[in-house]
Amino acid sequence: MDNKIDIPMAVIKRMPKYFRYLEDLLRGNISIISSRELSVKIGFTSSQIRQDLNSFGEFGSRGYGYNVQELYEQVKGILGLYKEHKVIIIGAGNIGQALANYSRLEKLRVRLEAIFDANPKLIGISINDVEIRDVGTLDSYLSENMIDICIICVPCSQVEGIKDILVKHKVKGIWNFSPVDIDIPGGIITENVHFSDSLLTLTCLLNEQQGRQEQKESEDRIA
Amino acid sequence: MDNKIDIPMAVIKRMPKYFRYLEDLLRGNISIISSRELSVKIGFTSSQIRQDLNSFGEFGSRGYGYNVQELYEQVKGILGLYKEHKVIIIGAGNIGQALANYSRLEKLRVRLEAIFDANPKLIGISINDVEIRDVGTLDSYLSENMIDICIICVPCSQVEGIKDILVKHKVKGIWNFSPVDIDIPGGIITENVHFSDSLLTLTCLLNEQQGRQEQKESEDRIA
DNA sequence: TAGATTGTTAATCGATTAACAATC
DNA sequence: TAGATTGTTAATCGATTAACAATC
Repeated sequence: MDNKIDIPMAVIKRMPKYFRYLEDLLRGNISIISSRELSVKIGFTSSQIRQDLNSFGEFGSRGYGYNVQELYEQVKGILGLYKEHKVIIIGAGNIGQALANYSRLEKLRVRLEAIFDANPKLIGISINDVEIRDVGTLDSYLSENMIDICIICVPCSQVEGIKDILVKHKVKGIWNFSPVDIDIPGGIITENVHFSDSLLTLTCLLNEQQGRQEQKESEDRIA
Repeated sequence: MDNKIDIPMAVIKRMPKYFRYLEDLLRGNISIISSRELSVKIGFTSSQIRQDLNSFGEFGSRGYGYNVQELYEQVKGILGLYKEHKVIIIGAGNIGQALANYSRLEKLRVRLEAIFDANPKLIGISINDVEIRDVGTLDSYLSENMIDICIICVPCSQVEGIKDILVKHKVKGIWNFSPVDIDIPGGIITENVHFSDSLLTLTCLLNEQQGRQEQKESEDRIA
């Protein structure tokens, strides 16, 4: 009831970073931290840290700071990490396989329930003790199993068909690694991870920087 | 000289998405598009589209719209894609291997020059025709080879040492897949890709949604 | 109590959207 | 010319930062 409604997306996107840095602090046996000290480590302003945390509750004590253990647990709860998340991977290519082997996910209580692929050479093989199934059986699988998050690692051409199945079964979330955007209005929450977008952001910045340098050089030549 | 200086990061982050959608339009043989039509497809407002594009130049014609081919080439240039980028992958684990095999990178003229790892079992093996070298030779390799972007896929504990080598050799960009943030002040441009941050954003949103639903249900029960 | 630091409001900054003159 | 759509300025919106009263 006292829950603040509709946390801004900008705040939500920062929460995982708080979580990582709080983990670090715990590992370093730091038990108390002020917003100013955390600011130095995490790179957000102390004002922003206090604002961010306050959109979820009052986790600190005036004149004292934040108890790291307590704050860590609060953030863990905010991220929904006290629940186990059942996930399946659809598409057992490079990325799908890498994610299936990604041990960090287990630590976050993300449980890989099944892997699907269309390639007969892959079907039947196990990755990280999870067998690869025929993607043709995805529909019936989802009728019988409650899955929280579907991880999509199939090529663009396959996305549309998969999407329809997921919508039909009202999967809760989609973690999308395919290069097309998935956006299901008013429905399933989707997080798109576009490798190439990230790389192109980098090349764009490099290009900008080089442009500035060349411009500066030409100005220097004139002067 | 007529270059607008300091494009906002928000705009730069959107450029790869323009690039993707322009590729689509080209594939669909669409030759002209208005900001309003593009708005429907890409999901930005037409106003934002015109603003974004205008921070780089005047690419459209009033009363007409944008020539898709022309705009595509402009955006390609903005993203620095007319240059070839020489990259190396450091860390040949799950993610490193997946990236080495990721064919989309080749299409963007990203050329994989070398792969490094510390694991003796991997050294000497080739992935996608590129041999894995001993990470101990990275320093001398960088003395002899001009590399644009280093892709970091090593575990947290290895990052610090790698970073020092990269700074020493003034690599231009870092594409970081390790779970620690890399931020080199005033120096190498870095793009951090944190899988688990992305996943936790998703679980956070799921958690928020569930919270809202439960609250609604409890309100309904009272009413 | 004095000092410190939060929680929170107010001020600023930047990004998005709206509006419209310029012009194809 | 009339209609359409850009380029660009002005208005709005939201996010960040600054400031300070509350309080540990």
